[in-house]
Amino acid sequence: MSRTAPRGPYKPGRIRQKSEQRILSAATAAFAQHGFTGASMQSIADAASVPKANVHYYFKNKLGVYTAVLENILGLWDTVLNDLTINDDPAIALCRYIDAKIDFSRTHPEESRVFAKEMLSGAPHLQEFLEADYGQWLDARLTIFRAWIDAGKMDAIDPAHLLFMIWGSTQHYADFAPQVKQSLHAEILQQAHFDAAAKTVKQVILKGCGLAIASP
Amino acid sequence: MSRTAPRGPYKPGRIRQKSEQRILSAATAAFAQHGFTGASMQSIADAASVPKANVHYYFKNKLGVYTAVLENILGLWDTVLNDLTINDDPAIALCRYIDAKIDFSRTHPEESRVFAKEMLSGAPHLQEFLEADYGQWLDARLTIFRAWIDAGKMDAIDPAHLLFMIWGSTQHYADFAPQVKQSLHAEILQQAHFDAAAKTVKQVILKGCGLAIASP
DNA sequence: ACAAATCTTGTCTATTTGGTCAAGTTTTTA
DNA sequence: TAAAAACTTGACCAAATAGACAAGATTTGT
Repeated sequence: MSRTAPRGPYKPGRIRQKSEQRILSAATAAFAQHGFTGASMQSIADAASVPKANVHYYFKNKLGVYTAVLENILGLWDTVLNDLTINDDPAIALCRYIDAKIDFSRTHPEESRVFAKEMLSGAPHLQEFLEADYGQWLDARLTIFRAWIDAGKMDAIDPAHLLFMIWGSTQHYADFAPQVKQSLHAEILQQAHFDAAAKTVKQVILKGCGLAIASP
Repeated sequence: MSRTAPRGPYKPGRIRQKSEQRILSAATAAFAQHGFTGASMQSIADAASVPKANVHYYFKNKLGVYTAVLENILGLWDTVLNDLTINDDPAIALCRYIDAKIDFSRTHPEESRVFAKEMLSGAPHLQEFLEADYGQWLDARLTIFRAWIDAGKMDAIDPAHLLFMIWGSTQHYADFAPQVKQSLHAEILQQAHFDAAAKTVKQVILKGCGLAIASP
């Protein structure tokens, strides 16, 4: 019982996991701010406090780092609307989704920015994802929305465009942060700002869809 | 009357104006796709069909090109809401604004992307604009919105967040084009897609604000 | 027509950057 | 504890790139 350091048992890959995490975190910030070409391996290494050669030990090359960052982001893809059924209340579902999206902009702004920059560049590294996972996910959600409309549970609103509205409105708070800060006269965006944002988006979207505000 | 070429009289700067325009246009596309660092002077020159040294003849350096691109974009800033007064009908004003914004995404997607990337990078070259022109423009608009609300012309909705919703929703069609294309199963976005987008956004925003759809 | 201004372009250079490598150090396993 | 595996690191290199520059060509004003 002489060990005081509260670390788990040594295993191959334990150091790897931690180092990769550090590098990935630094890379996410770098890519978010400077883009793929603008973020240098040296700057990523410095931000992660490791020698540059170390980055190349854990990742094949710069594209490897970038791909890992992107995959990590896709892993954060929200699951709020995943188990949606026709029997769900659209008001509650939309509220939950908007809250989750706003919360993502607050807690993962840099991931949101990397994703946005990739989109702006034409999403060359997301084609596979868009055509496979995302395409399926979306089509299933659209089906539910249409069923809600057919059942008279909400106004007849094009579901795809409605989702774009929610995405655009919520991602705005991460992606256009400088503009938002200036508009709200805030040095940094506080929880209260995000709460107000979520409230407004829910208010407009729900009423705009012919739904009453849901409590939970 | 022997001149057949329909060109105006020669003046110093006539060539300059044309060349700068070509370069600026090529640079906009390059910056939109590859970002500031990723777009090389050589690629810009090639796209503009001029030798690279020629780009340096017309612009001081790369930052000079980029600044010119940004200023050109700010010059396209919409004027739809400029002459807004308390006596205007909010429904008509919002409709016009949404239409104009969607139309901008359709006709100037690359300019929208350059602007978005600059925002994502923290807007280092837009601070001045945000604090001066934009700040004033916005505050004046917000005042009108609040007056409308106080007059009972529309629901009590935070005007700043409402504008964010409109911006986010409309810019989405230029900035997240790959995702939109995939969602709509469209190779390229047609006029009809933008019409549907505008219709949905107007439908949701107006009703969400407690306004009836306006005809003009 | 002629001089001055404007414009064009090939070439050269200093710097940055992604990536390699081999020699060392630490951690794990047996 | 000793060999093996995993990890660290400084030094080095080839390629790409922003920018400078000078000489030449074209256009403009007189």
